[in-house]
Amino acid sequence: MSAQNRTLSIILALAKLQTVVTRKFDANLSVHGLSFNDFIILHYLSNAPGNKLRRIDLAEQMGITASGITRTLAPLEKRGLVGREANEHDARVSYVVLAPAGEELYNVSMKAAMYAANAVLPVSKTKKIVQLEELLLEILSVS
Amino acid sequence: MSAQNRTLSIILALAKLQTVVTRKFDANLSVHGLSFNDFIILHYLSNAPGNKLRRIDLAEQMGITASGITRTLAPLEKRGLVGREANEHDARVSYVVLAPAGEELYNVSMKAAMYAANAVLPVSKTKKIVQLEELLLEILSVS
DNA sequence: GCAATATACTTGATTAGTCAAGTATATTGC
DNA sequence: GCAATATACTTGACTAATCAAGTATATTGC
Repeated sequence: MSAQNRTLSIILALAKLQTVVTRKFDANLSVHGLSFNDFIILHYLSNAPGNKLRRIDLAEQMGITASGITRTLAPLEKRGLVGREANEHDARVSYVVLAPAGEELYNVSMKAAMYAANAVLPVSKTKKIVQLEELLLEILSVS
Repeated sequence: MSAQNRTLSIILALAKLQTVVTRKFDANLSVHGLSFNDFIILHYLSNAPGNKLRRIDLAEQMGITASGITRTLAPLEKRGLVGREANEHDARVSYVVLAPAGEELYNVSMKAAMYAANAVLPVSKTKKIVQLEELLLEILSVS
């Protein structure tokens, strides 16, 4: 197998894996009314300084567009899981802030998320997982 | 970092990488009027015995639903890139067959695809790529 | 200071996929 | 042989994202 074909195979495998991950997370998080992407949002907010991020930063972190983040956040705002906060220095910016209800839901749904994560990436492969992490970080740092 | 958090980080990195891959492929393949998923379809068909696959098999290989594959194939059929073929033993089955125009487009667009692939996974990381491939195959075999 | 350019976000239109239901047909178990 | 169940595919309705255009505001360069 040539390096080119291998690269392509890997990319196809990644695409397939992603569908598996998404489906698994969606299924396990649905009891909490969250999708995989919803969970990612809560996760990033929960790990951000002050539990808040600029919308554009959140969108970038997730690899989606500005309008994508607007759309995805709308129902979460409606449910009171996240809120908005203006930036005193830049009127263009609207922060997304994790609301108490959102933080609680994040914590509660962590169990379902970890169940899904372990279904896809069993902890029995801890060593290889460390390698995978390094590889991914390296790849992403290039992109 | 606990193993659980690492697993979650990896999964988030995978999700991000997938958006990078999709965007890169979409951008580079657009000159040929193909999306990343369109290219995947042509690729699998081109590598299948007789250049044909059952729709349900194609859908499974790509990790999408039966209706998803119906939708995705519709424009490709319209463009004459793929065709249909009945199965003489099973009236439920409708094969997807790669048409000559589809095969040609696949070959022509391979350059753009490989450009995108190498942008995301530079060949300079050949060694690590082999590891990545093994890891992915192993993960997918579990899922 | 001001026009040109860039940035952050939203909105209307569109694209691309899933879900649920439906149709047709094959398989299973009695 | 036949009803129950499973499989393959399509379709209508819906969800979820992107694109393009728009609004507001900040930055840049003269």
